[in-house]
Parts: sequence; C-alpha cells; structure tokens
Amino acid sequence: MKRSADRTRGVILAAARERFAADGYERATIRAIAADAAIDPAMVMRYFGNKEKLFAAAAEFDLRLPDLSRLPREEVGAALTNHFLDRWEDDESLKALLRASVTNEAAAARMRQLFADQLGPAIMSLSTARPGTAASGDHAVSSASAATRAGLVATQALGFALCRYVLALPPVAALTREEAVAWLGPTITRYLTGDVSG
Amino acid sequence: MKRSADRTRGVILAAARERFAADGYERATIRAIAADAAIDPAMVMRYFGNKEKLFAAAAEFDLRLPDLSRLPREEVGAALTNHFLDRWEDDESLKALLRASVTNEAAAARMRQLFADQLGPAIMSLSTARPGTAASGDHAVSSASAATRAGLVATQALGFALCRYVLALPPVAALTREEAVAWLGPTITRYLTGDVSG
DNA sequence: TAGCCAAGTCAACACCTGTTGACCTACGGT
DNA sequence: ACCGTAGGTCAACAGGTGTTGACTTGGCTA
Repeated sequence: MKRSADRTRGVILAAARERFAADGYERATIRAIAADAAIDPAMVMRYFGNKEKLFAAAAEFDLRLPDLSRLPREEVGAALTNHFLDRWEDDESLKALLRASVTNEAAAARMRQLFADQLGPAIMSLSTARPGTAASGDHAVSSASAATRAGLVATQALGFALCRYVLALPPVAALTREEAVAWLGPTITRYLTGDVSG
Repeated sequence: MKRSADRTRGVILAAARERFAADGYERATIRAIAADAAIDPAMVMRYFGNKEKLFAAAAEFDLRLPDLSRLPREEVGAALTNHFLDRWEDDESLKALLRASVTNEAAAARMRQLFADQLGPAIMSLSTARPGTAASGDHAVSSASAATRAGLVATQALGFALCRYVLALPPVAALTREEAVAWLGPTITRYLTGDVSG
C-alpha cells in the first residue's frame, strides 16, 4: 500500500504542474487539480499540507546547465539558447514557475534564486576560465559582473519565453528553432562575454 | 453634480491601475479598488459594468512611439530603449497590462495588439524608408519581416521590464538608465535593422 | 484470524468573490 | 417651493475558495 501513496503523489504533482502552467497560481484551484488527478481535494492537503507547499513542490526546477567553460567562446550563446529552449519545452515546470512568479511573491523569489544560484555561478566559471583576466584575484568585481551578465541573459531568455509560450505573440511563436537561435544567440553571447558597448 | 461623476470615474481608474499593476488581474479585487478610491464597490459596477470592462478601461495604452525613420540608423536602438523605459516609468498602465496578460487572455490579446498595431507599423516605416530596398513593391516579405522584428524587440523589451519591474531581479533592478541603454541599445538595433546573423 | 494503520471519502466550515436591486440624498431647472 | 433624477449607500445573493475533521476501507503484520 506504500506504492499507492507514491503513485498518488506523482499524479497530483503532474496535474498541479499542468494547472499551474496553464492558469497561474491563483486561477489554478486545488479542486481543479484534484479533479484532473481523479482524487479527492482533501488528498492534496494530506500529501502537501497547503496550496503554497504544493506549488513549491510542483515548481522545483533545475536548469541543468552544461559546463559553459568547455565551449568555444563564439558558440556559447547559441549553445545556451538551445539549452534554454530544450529545458523549456520538455517540461511544464518552467512555464508554471513563470506564470506564477508574476503574481506570487514566493514564486518570484524562486525565480530570482534560479538565476542567482544556477546561472550566475556558471557564468562566473566562464569568466574565471578566461585566459588573461584570471590572474587578478578581485573576486568582488568579477562576481558582480557575472551577476549582471546573468541578469541580462535572464531578460532575454525570460522575455523570449514570455512572448512565445505565454503571450503567444504570433511572429515570435512562428519562429523555427534555427531562426530563434540565430537571432538570440549573438545577443546572449554579447551579454555573456561582451563589454557594455558590444 | 455632473463634475462629481467625472472625478469619481477618474479616482476609480487611478485606483484600478495601481491595484492591477501591483496584484495582477485576479488578486486585484473590486472591493480593494473601491476601498482605495474611498467609494462603494457598487459604484465601480455603475461606472464600468463589470471587472473585465474596468480592466479594459484601466489598461488602455498608447506607446506614443516617435517617428523612427527620422533617426540615424545607429541611434534607433538606444532611442527606442530610452523611450520604452520612459513609457514604462511614467505610468503604471504597462505594468498592470503585463501582470494581467500572463493570466488573463483578454489582457494578453491586448498586449499582442499593442506590438502588432503600434510597433509593427513603426518598424515597417523604418525599412521602407531605407534607401536601396524601397524600390521593390514586395509588401508581403517586407511586412512579415517587420512583424518578426517587432516580435524580437518585444522579447527583449518585455523581458527587461519583467525582470526589472515585476520580478525585481537584483542585478537588473540595480542597472542605471545609462547602463541599461548601453546593454539593450545594440540588441534592439540589431533586431530592428540587422540581418539574422548579426 | 484479529487488529492496526495508512489510504481514501465525505460533508461541512468560514471566508471571500463579483454582482444585483432596493433604497436614500441632494442639487438644478421649473 | 417642488420634484425628477443623477450620484451614492446598503445589505444581500449565489457561487467558489482553501482547509478541516470525522468517518470508512482494505492490505499487512502479529
């Protein structure tokens, strides 16, 4: 009977992810999620405590960033763009997180954490691995700069996802993967490795 | 007594804009808006019919784009970035529209319309004014391209606004106006006038 | 086989939502 | 002075929300 619990838990989580992704935090009701999972609403409370904790469990996410420092400098933007599109499309978690983070403070905090804790360090490794600038031990400047670069990448990555997957702006939704990478790649590369004037 | 009606209407609209901008569509309740405006909730219905129509009135927005074709080609990105930041900061309407458009389909439709009807044509004027390419009468290719460019600009403009004003990512919120324009300007310029590879 | 306990069901709670209709109130034109 | 009417108030409605607690079921262990 233990197995039944794990399975139920999984079904609830899957239904929650779909609902949060489709409707956002407030419009995704526990009753609707329970109905999708074909269980009683009280079960959701039993397994996750309350709606906030359910969302927290449903929106857990790992960007699974590759090691950027192993890539040629000119390909890093295209590679990261491709990786973002992959992560976005093989799971509804990111869509759920984005939709919720616009009106829910806890979700927004998680989004901030995502870029600060996962993208920031990956970018830092990029700059410290750069020959010629690694000699200086000035961590403060280097990490502040990495955080800024992570923020800039976030503006373009989240903006593209917003327009394509949430708002469905026709010209953005119509882009092929290749076109999207061709347009965004150079932008991301500049944010990752360029200086302020290009 | 006619004046009282106009004033009340204005007070309601101002309160509605603030609430929609701060809370999004569903969490901004008519009761809260009425309380902010220091009037009875029933007055909101009297003046605007229902919540949807109230939002439609509160989120009316004109980008007031300048004539892009009068600007030097290299400055157009920086100029547009500055204009966007201005329009974003001197009014809460855009923030209300963005927050709502993530969970409300009517608001999303309005957002799509904003970029299709206002930014698209402005960009089209840019490309038709270009010497050397204006000769051809191929409107289909030219306008499709303008729509795509408008979409790309939207991804960066909305993404930046999302990260800075809604999610408040620390490194993005910390950028000065000059830094923001220096980073985004070249990106917008490329989306407006560049070809796909830069 | 008996009994315990996890898994699941059911009905209700207290609250909040948009919206409605009946009622007051006070000014402007006659 | 009077009264129609525009502006404003009040209480209630029907429905939906997250959440709770008492109850039933059924498989595993002792």
